[in-house]
Amino acid sequence: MERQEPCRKSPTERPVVNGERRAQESRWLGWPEASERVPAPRPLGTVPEQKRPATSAHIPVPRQRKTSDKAHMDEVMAANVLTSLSTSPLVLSPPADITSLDQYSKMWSEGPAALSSCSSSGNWSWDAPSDRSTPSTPSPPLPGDIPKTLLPSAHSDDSVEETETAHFMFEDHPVPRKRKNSVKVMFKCMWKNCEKVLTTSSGIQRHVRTLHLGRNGDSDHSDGEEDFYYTEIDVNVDTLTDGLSSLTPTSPTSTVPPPFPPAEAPKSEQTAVKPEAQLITPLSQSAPTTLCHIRSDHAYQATAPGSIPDPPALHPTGAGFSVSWQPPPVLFRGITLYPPCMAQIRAVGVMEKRLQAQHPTVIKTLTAATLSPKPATGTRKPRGEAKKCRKVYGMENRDMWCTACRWKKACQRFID
DNA sequence: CCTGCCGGGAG
DNA sequence: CTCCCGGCAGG
Ligand SMILES: [Zn+2]
Repeated sequence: MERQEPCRKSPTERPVVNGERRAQESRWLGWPEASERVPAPRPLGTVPEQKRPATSAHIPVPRQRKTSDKAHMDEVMAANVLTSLSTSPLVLSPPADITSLDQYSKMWSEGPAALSSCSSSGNWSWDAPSDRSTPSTPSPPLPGDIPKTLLPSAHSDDSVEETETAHFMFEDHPVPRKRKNSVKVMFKCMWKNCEKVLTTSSGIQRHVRTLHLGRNGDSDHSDGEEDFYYTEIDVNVDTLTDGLSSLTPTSPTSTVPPPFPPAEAPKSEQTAVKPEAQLITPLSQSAPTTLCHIRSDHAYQATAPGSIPDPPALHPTGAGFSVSWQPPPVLFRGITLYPPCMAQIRAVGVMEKRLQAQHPTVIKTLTAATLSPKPATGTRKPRGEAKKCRKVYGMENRDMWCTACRWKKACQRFID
C-alpha cells in the first residue's frame, strides 16, 4: 500500500519518481501522438501488487480456457464469436476498434465499469458497495455454446438442449428448467416494448431474429445475438405472478439488455447509444452516455475521455477474472463514489466544463451551491476547492489525470 | 502529514 | 513546445 518513497534525488538522472510507478501506461489512454512517452524501464522500487495493468496485450476477447480437446471446436467458436461481435452493436467488450474510445484497449480490466457506463445495459449495481460476487466480466457473451467454456464448472454437455444456455452471464440465472412442478420456464422477449412470451427458446429466438433483428426468419441458424434479447422466466403456474421479478435480478433500474436499432447501423456503436427507455438515474445515465462522445478536455489535455479507472491489473492472487478489484472509494463533489463511477466523475467534470463554457452562470451557481458557498475567504489564495484529478483518481491512476495535473499545474479538468 | 500549483528547468 | 519536479501555501 505504500508507494510513496523518498527515493528521488537526482533531477538529471532517471527520474525515479516518488515511487509512483507510472511507466508504460499512457498508451491505454489513447494518446494520439505522444506515443514515444513510455519512459525507460523505471527501477521501480515499489510495485504495490496491483499497480499497473500489464496493459497492451490484453484483448477484450473471451478468455477461453483452452481446455477443450478439439481444436476445431475452438476455431468454430472463435469464428462464431467474431461474427457475432462484429455484427452485434453490443457494447459489451467491443472489438478494439473504437476510434475515440481507444482506451477501451484495456477493457478487460475496466470491463465492468465500461459495461455499466457506456453500454446502456446499465448494470450499475456494480458501483454499489455491496459485495455480491458478481459474474461481471468484460468477456463478451457469446452465442449459445460458448458459455461452456466460461462457466465455472460447466456442465460437460447440454448441447442436447437448445441454445438457451446462453443466459449464463446474467446475474443469477441458474437456468432452472422445470424443477418445481408448479413452475414453468418461459421465454420472454426483452426488446424494448415487446412483451412477447413464448414457451420455447427456439420460438423466442425466431421471434427476436425476425421481428427485432430483421433477419430472415426461416434459417434456423441463430447467430446467438438473439440470446441477448430474451430471457427466461419462471412462470408460476399457480400464481403466475413473477416474470418481472426474474427480469430484474438486482437493480430496480434498467432491465433491458442492450437497446439499439435493429440489424442496421453496425458501425456507430456507442456513437448511437440513444437514451431510449433507460430508467437509470439522470447522472449515471447521461454521464457515461455523453462521455462516450465527448472529446478531450482541453488546454493541456488532449486525450479523449471515456476510460475509467483501471485499477490494478490482474491481481496477483485473483483468478483470471476481473471481478474483485475494489479500489478505495473516492470523494467527488463531497460524495463518496466507488471506482466504477469514475466514468461519471470524469463525465461530470467534462460536462461541467462544457457547461461552463456555454452557460457560465448556471454551473457557477450550481457549483457554488454545491460546494463553494464563499469564493473569497479573506486570504490571497482562495485555495480552490473541488477535488482535482489527483484526489479524484488517486495517485495510482495518475495517468487519468488531466495533463495539467500531471504536470503539477492548475487543473484544467476540475476547475473551480 | 496532504493537496494544488507556481515557477523554474531539462530535453 | 512537452514534461517534470522543488517547494511553498493552505488545509
Ligand atoms: Zn486535473
